[in-house]
Amino acid sequence: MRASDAPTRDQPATRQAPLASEVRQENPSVTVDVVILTMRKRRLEALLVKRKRWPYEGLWAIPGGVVAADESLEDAARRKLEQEASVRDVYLEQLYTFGDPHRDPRRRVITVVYYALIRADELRLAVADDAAESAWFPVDALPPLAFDHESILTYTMQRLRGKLEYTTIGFQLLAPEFTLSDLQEVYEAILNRPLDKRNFRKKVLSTGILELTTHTRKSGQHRPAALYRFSPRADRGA
Amino acid sequence: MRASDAPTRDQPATRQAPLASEVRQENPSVTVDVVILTMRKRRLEALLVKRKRWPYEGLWAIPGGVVAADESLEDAARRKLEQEASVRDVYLEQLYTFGDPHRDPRRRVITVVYYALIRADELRLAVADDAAESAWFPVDALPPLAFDHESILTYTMQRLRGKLEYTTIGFQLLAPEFTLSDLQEVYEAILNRPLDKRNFRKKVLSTGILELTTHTRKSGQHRPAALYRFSPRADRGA
DNA sequence: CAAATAGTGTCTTTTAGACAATATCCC
DNA sequence: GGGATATTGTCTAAAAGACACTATTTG
Repeated sequence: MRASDAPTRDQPATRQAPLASEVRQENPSVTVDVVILTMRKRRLEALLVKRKRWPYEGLWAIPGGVVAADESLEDAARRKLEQEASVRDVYLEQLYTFGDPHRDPRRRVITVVYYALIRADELRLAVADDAAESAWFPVDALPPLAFDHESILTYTMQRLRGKLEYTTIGFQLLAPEFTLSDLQEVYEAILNRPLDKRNFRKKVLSTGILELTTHTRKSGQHRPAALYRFSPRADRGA
Repeated sequence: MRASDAPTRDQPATRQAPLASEVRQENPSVTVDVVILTMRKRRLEALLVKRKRWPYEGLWAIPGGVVAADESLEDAARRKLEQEASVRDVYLEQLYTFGDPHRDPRRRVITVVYYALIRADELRLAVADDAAESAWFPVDALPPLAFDHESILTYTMQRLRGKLEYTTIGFQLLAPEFTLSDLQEVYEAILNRPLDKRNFRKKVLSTGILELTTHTRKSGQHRPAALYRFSPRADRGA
């Protein structure tokens, strides 16, 4: 590379001195996909949409769409969240960007994947009127998925498990008030293994991020459970 | 959303029934930037290139370039690594994708950022013949940077510190044989704090991922240090 | 009082962290 | 022997993990 006319990062040599073999290529499409997760029936479930045309017609896919011209990646993801799950103000985090040249047989598509955690109380019936088109699936019993979406789900679960240990991300799946059993269910669903009740409660309470409310919750013929609130004071975030 | 003609993830409504306000937008440019890191003079340093034109002329930038049409994101990053630092087979990991619509004043540029760790022994003099154009800077004494590259460097260091704790990523900055003091220097440079020598050695050796070689390294008027090798047997990777 | 979930404590093992003296080499 | 870095162990505190019984409510 000569110093005098070195291509700089955003002006590749092909723009300056195009060769026959270096024809101007069209830019790739850029999409965001959003893995939308929530707790349903004590399990972690993901919202998927059914594809209605080629490619992968009839298979299920992670909701996604093209990033608009003047929209940030996160804004695009939030727009999708509103469209697909009618939720706002939920936990949203960028996961990874998948860009294999042939991941979509139609054209080059680079997708920036986010994942969102929907609190139990945020979950409206929004998906209901569209039942044939989108549905919730337990993450450990997924249907056949389109594109590279199975790897995306796998990677999401890895990230989630990792973050569970050193962040307060788990609370993002619960209503503002919850029992310690609720919280334990979230951890068990994500980690996919049972936890000891005593050790779990000891550990969670020792962190000081839980606040005991005066409320309890009765359900069935047994002792009511105390409700706690997440207290984000000393929280180092998710 | 009606079931009959719902837009699917890669065929947005704008393609099917364009409205006046939804003119066909050109796709954004997609680049990869690669934060190239190595240990030099007992410090962690990053390779930066000097910009020669607007915008941010004269400021330093993370090496990067447009992703080619039939090239994966990681391939693009490796190509950049070869171009800028003349290295191959180094540790490379995707960091994050930055896509603010106005992060580049010229046009919409979405950049997928990778970071690479160059082992001390891989570091050739490749940068030398191009001294005015690119240079190594200690990560804690960076020059003014172009675009959003300062946040990118900050985020890189966060990721690196996080991964240091639960992976073997630190070894990627060392030659195949190294002393325990070499390794401790890497940890101290990334964590930016001194570590207790006895506790550090105890902990590292207890993991069983180090193999004592028969070699030693003499340097100066003191006792030679034993050389170790990274033994990737029970390694859960970086 | 039977059924069902809520709630609680101890002991052991492992890990983290503070802390200082001796060993070996070169000059 | 002086200078310089290599190498080693103990003690304490904190955290993790195994493990079982009592409490409270409803039907």
